[in-house]
Amino acid sequence: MGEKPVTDTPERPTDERTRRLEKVERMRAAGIEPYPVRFDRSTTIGGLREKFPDVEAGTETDEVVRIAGRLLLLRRQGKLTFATVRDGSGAVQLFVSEGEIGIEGHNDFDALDLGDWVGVEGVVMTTRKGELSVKVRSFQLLAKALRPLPDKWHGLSDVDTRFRQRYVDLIVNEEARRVFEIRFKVMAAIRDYLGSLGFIEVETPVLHDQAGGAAARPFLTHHNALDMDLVLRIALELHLKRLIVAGFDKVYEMGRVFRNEGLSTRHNPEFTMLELYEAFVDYGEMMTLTEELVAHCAMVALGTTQVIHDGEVLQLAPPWRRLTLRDAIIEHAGVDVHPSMPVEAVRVLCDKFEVPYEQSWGSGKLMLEIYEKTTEHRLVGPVFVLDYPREVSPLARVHRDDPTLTERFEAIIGGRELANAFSELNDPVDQRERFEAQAQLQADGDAEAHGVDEDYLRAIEYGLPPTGGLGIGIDRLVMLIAGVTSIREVILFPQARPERPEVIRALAVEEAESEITPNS
RNA sequence: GGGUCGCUAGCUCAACUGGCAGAGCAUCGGGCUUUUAACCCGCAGGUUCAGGGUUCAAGUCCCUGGCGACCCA
Repeated sequence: MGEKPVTDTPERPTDERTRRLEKVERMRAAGIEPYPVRFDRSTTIGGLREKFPDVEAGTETDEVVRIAGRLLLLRRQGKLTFATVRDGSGAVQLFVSEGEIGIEGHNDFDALDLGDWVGVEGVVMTTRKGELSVKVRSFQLLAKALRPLPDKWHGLSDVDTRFRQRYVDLIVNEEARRVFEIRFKVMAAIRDYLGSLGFIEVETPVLHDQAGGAAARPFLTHHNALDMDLVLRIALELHLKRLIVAGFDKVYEMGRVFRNEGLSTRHNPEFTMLELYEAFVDYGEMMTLTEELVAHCAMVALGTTQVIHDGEVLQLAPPWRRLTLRDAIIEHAGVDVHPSMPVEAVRVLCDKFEVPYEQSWGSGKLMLEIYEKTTEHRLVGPVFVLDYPREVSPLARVHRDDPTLTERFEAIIGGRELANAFSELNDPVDQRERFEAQAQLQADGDAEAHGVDEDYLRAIEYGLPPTGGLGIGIDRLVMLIAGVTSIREVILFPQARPERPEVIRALAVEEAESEITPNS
């Protein structure tokens, strides 16, 4: 053995860790395996609680159970120890008495550390105070924890550590577990709901040879065998619409997309999108579907369609208010803007609202910029904002009543875009023109614009039926329903910079030292 | 990218204008057979993010860097 304890990230070696390592060695020396292969449970803790919901205080049943979980709290009281163990379904108290398992057994139990995984067998009972407990008859260490848990009362609150070591966050912070339970319920509710409507869930490629379907910078990667650069998808759109061409009436995909942009409380470089497409309908149906789907998710996850956002109660139950982009701007900025206006006139309005712009932008793009600066953040909603300029909507069909607009809406809740949908553009000639306009923007240096997707055009030249399409940011939906303000709270392992360089440096120093004085 | 704030024991946090670096929890030792963040007594635990500077003296002031939070673009 080396002369000093093994260090590893992120902390320096702790006495606690060394102590527990030594404990592991002692156990092995005594013939006890600290990491046994398996443990047969008779029930989960949740199942146990379900079976014994209401046992009178001071009862000892004749039911013997075998449960397993992580040891979270220990309360030793002389010849009696109370412990709290938790598995994936819940927590329960262990009642460990010297009278039941003897002095030696009790001391062995006492040698367990907080954080250890244990399996126990015992009789179901309640204490004098009525706490459901398992009176331990025998127990077994299932996995030794080497690192101590954070403070049992305050938990782990350092945000950076919480996200980097999410496993610890989830062990000790009830709120973290609550948020992810909501996330998983929401995702399951979406699949259930769409399935019940006849939608088919599909999976399309993550690696694309060309980015498309949204305005965003992609991540670049490289395929060695093909010797070609690829991008990670920024949207699901173009593949899903190929599937509508293929003859699927209703398809959806819920999956990860990647956008090469900054990190913030609202942005993580990889996030989860739901996109769905339905043949023969327009954006009106998409509105109905959106409000019903969101309300359904809230109902499943929370049991109510009311959510609290920024201290205010929002009602998600349909119907949601609908107003045009133009009317929204009139309402909140007090000016009437329309893509048909001369660009000079719209620039004057941009100046008035201190909206920066580029010379290449037309009235439609400027209109959207004005909306984003003056109006969007004030829309508490839920509200559907309809009819976006054609210039900023390269995949949406032209509005049936106004050739400068498209049949597109965004759902806004709490000042943020939650969903984006259109009557899909299915005219291949028009689509080619839009792509070419995007390609021009790209050539002019717009890193978020993309070129002509020839295969997509070929696909819709086979005929894309009239189609309604919808995209919902799942992370934002979960944030809304869970009532949290940072996207990192709803992503299990949010993006972070590599861990503290001084740790790496310290390890490098140790390596250098070990070269000078080799271990004997 | 700009601004503000933060980084102290394993965890959560203190340390007034520069003057011996502390508490609670966890750990360790002792006590306690119905606790619920159990409790009581005692011990130990520190590269104050890193590096440099000012000073008799730096957790504290200055500079550079790292990581993070919030606000702005």
